[in-house]
Amino acid sequence: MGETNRSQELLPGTLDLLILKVLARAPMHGYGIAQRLKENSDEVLQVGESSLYPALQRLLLNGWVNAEWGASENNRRARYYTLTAAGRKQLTSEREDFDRMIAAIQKVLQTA
Amino acid sequence: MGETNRSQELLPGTLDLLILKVLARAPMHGYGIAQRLKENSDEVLQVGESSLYPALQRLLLNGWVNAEWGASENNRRARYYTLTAAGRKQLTSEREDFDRMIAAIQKVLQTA
DNA sequence: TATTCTTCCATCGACAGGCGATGGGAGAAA
DNA sequence: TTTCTCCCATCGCCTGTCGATGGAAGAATA
Repeated sequence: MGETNRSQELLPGTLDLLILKVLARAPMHGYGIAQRLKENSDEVLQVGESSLYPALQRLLLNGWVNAEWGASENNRRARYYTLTAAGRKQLTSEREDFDRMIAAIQKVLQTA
Repeated sequence: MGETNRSQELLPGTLDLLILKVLARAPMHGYGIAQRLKENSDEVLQVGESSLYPALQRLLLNGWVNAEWGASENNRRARYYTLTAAGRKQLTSEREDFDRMIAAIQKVLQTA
């Protein structure tokens, strides 16, 4: 009770990057993005909807993705998100920052 | 002017881990920890004091470090932090979680 | 001796991001 | 017609980081 399982929480600040990356492959709806992240990470990344949708709003607001309504493969009403040119740039940039940060952290963690 | 340099901000959620790791080598005072992190990361990790001290309070509160006043190498009043046994355990645990998360993220980022 | 510099401590208010809880619509399956 | 699954979204809370700010006290400089 009250025991939060921290080990399956996201690393804060990486969600946008992950979403952009998924959308770089193909346009997709929110629900699908969450599934994709779970699959592609061997079930480690569990993105809740209350994290996902605000993030998508952010991306929309920044012009990194477009959205349009359509029908899912299961014939449900779904909102498909597509990466914009600006989004592609952003992906590159965030990826570089991320790699830089991780390298720096690893360096510290490996300092004997 | 209002332009925040995001590329030198920390990855949120990793600061405790980094501090614990530094203290695992030797007890150290706050200012020294910040320097150490900067050095050991080739100047990438720039921990401000307003991030550092709250973090140290957290660690104290959780019993992961002890603190005692002393004199620094420069003969200044300094508070030395020491890793406790619980802190050592915590370091191991956080490290595992971190590695797991990073591996998962990398997996997503490398999915073609 | 007075001034300035550096080291070292710490807090406050603002802000962003992620989470649990919650609610709902609408097709499919039972 | 009931239940299930898919798919949308928001609200309030909490945690963590940051910029700004303030201060004490030894060292170096003028």
